[in-house]
Amino acid sequence: MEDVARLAGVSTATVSRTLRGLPNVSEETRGRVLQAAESLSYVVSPIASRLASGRTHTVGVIVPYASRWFFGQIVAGAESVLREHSLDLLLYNLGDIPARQRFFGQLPLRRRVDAVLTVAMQFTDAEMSAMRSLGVPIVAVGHHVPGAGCVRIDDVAAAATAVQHLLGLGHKRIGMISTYNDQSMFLPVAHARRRAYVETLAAAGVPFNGELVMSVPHGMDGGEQAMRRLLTLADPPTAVFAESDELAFGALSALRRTGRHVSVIGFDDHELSALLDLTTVRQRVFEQGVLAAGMLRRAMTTSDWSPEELLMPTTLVLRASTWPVAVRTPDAG
Amino acid sequence: MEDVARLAGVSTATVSRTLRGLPNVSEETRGRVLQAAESLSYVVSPIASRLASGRTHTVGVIVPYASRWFFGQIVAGAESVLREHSLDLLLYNLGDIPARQRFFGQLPLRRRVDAVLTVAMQFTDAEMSAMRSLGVPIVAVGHHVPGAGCVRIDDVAAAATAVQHLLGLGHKRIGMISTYNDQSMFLPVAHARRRAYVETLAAAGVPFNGELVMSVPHGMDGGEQAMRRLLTLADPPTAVFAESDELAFGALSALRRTGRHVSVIGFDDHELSALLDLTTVRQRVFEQGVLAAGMLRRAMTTSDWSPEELLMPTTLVLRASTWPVAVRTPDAG
DNA sequence: TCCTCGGATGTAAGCGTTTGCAGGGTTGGT
DNA sequence: ACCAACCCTGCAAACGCTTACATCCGAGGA
Repeated sequence: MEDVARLAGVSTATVSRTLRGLPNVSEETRGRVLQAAESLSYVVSPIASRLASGRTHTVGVIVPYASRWFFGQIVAGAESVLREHSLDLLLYNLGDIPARQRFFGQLPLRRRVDAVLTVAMQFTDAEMSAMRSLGVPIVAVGHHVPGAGCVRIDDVAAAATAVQHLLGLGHKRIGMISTYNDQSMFLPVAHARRRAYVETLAAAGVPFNGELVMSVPHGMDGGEQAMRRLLTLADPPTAVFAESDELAFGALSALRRTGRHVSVIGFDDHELSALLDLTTVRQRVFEQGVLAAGMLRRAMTTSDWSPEELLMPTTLVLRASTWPVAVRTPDAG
Repeated sequence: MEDVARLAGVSTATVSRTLRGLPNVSEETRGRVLQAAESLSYVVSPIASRLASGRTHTVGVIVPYASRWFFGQIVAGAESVLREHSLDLLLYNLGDIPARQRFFGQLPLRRRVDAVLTVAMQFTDAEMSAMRSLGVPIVAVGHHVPGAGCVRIDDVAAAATAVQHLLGLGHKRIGMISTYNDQSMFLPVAHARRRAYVETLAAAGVPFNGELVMSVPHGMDGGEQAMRRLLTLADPPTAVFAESDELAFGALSALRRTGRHVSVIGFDDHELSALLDLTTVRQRVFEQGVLAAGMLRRAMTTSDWSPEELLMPTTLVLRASTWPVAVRTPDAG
């Protein structure tokens, strides 16, 4: 920077001001500085700049399962807008309890980020106050977090739509593949969708039957395992609501391998769902990442930002994996 | 840091030495410092530390298509080991020419990273010298880059295996779905697999037929489109080699929708390939990311590191999407 | 003509670490 | 008892920027 200043015949202060586009630099000086910087192919050291200014130009992103499709989409969406504004994105994967404890114990985000994005994570009070102690704005995707901005869908309503679809086809024995279990108080989405399942059945006068609800780890394997177990029941379900398309894929796999026929509805509209003809509830995931990042930017640049809330629509997408209860085989095509 | 030093009754220098685990601090002092830091819940500012030490603790990762499965896996694999050593990962997506030009024009990695990981990218001489000017070690995944470390498979041999499999089933009219085209000199993998296709057919005495080779954009859509075009030929292929599983998924989709039957073999062993019963060539992608990150670490910590080369094995995975040429329908199951 | 006001620059004090160098004890060999 | 050789520790100078504050200068206004 000194070299540039010398070449342009100004002080480093003026160079700094020019390079950051501050207003009070004369056109003529600006030109000379830019040219000097260009000819020396100089770029500011982001690290020094961050130390001096106190702004990190980095946002922390906290996800529970980085490799799942949903989270990948969110992160990709957020990344696309952050990159555009040359903000760095620091990803933290808090999949298991130890990782979580380590994270909140050390709080490695301290002094490292200007804002935080959390994706489908529920926090305890202690964790929440740790987060707040960072002193930066927080935006949550997928669920409401007190004091934070929020981009989400109405999980309960959307899941209810899925169950209603099955009810509308005449199904009464409706199973659910869920990732929720009593130890995992950390999965608000799983909780909401499961609640919708229970309540929608109740509203339709269908008695709740615990053996039709499978709790499994997320992913295709989990879905396959859940469906296999459902099929071993004395009276298996005629339709199944899977908490996510990936679980549904596993369920379809189990059905294909066993040659059985059960209606399956998923949730998300994964990019491969069309190929597998999976009926599902579509939500625009990538876009939620984009919107959340936009909200983050607003939060970082607006001094008196107050949490915004965005509710995204969902759509029931009808495909060939669900059919009326009377029919025992899918009307393929 | 000053507070900690005061509380522990030592200088900031000693605090710094203690917190970084340097050897020349007495056990007793170390204990006091650690306790003081603990009680003040103090963590060092990575930014100040980086400025002072000159080490960024960050590795730059350059990919052409961040959202594709393959690249996602590589990044996830690398991330898992980098995070473990508390190294940051800065992701750059250089999908299109403008992004690429901007990147090499500004070289935003300058002064920002201690090492670089490039994934399946080919560089021009100018780009290569720009990369070298960063003065940090480089590791490439998926293809050889002069002067850089390398983790890859033998693309030509693996693709040849796929084509030989089809030949072995008696197929002569073998199509290929490729992402290679003459403008995209930047896709070494596409190039290698296409070359293997041409050479393997030639070695088997099967004449090359240009109309059987489709060049499409990557992804399911591209695969679907390619297969549809192949099916409109007067004499369509009886088998198709897709450059990746995602392209193959698209091809399967087209086949399903048109009710036609063509053997399809993919490449990668995507996690959904088993569900779709896709014959494919398996490579361990996540692991390649892990190994590459390990190599990066070695490069960063070893003063006289010289590029290593790792060749990973591939396996032909037989499933139900390929069958002998005589039979016109798959022997499902 | 004198004074005020505002925009363009320069000066220099941070920002919070790391690290070369020096000082001050100890230890052990002679 | 003396000195070299160590091990700990503290001092203070970077690291490469940003930014509050001071300075300078020309333009108006009275």
